[in-house]
Amino acid sequence: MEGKLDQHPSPTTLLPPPPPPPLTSNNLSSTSLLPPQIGTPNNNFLFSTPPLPSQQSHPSSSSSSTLLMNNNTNPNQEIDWISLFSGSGGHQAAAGGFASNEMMTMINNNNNNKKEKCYDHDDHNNINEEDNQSNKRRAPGKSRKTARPRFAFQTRSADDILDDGYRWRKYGQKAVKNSAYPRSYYRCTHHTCNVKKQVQRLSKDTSIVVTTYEGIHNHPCEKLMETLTPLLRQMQFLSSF
DNA sequence: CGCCTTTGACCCGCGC
DNA sequence: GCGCGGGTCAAAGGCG
Repeated sequence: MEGKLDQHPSPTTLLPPPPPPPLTSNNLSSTSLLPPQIGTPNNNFLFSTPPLPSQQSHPSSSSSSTLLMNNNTNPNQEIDWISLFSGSGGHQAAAGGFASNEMMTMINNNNNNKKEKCYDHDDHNNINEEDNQSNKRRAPGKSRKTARPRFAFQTRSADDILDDGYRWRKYGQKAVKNSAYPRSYYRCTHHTCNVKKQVQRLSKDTSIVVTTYEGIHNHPCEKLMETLTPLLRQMQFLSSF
């Protein structure tokens, strides 16, 4: 049985994740964040950070990740990494942040999801309210391909779960054809949030975990807020003098 | 007791 | 129409 998803999966040393601010108290103090290198050949996004010495000396713990973005994400648009990954208040945040010990690579993928089976309602302004029963049992002919943002991260890690600061509830697990490893389905536990993610380990390379985020969080990251709240209180206290 | 995972059943789209 | 594969539901049970 897997551990709770809002707990950090491993005690390994954390490397500050490239785009997003780390979300746990352990790595909030981390430094040396490198900016994304945008505009690489074949229109891919790339960002990376060097592995820590400790990771270099332990090949099994060193890791890398790849981010795949679907057609709904404009590869040329400027990315608001802060709101994207930290879920800053008042802004919508992308489903996935990070708190992993990974060296990561982000790639814009313009050719994935050939067999997209996720749909949203007709109301584009209400995209986060999809995935209810009517979605699954939609009348024939009413289905439509999703406009929800999807981000797939390939993570080289022994841990299946990236601690992204949000709380997730597992709602399903399926065996995947041509794969020795099952795919797990998670939903954000926030009551107004319908963000989902899928986690699957590659059978070709068992050290790689693919995490696919789907949707946009409409609430701040709980863990980040937990961490920041005392700091904000302290700042508020100090600024009162 | 609340929240979580597990897991079999069910639903749906798609290809043949 | 049928079978397959993927995604989701929901009951049951575990855990803190």
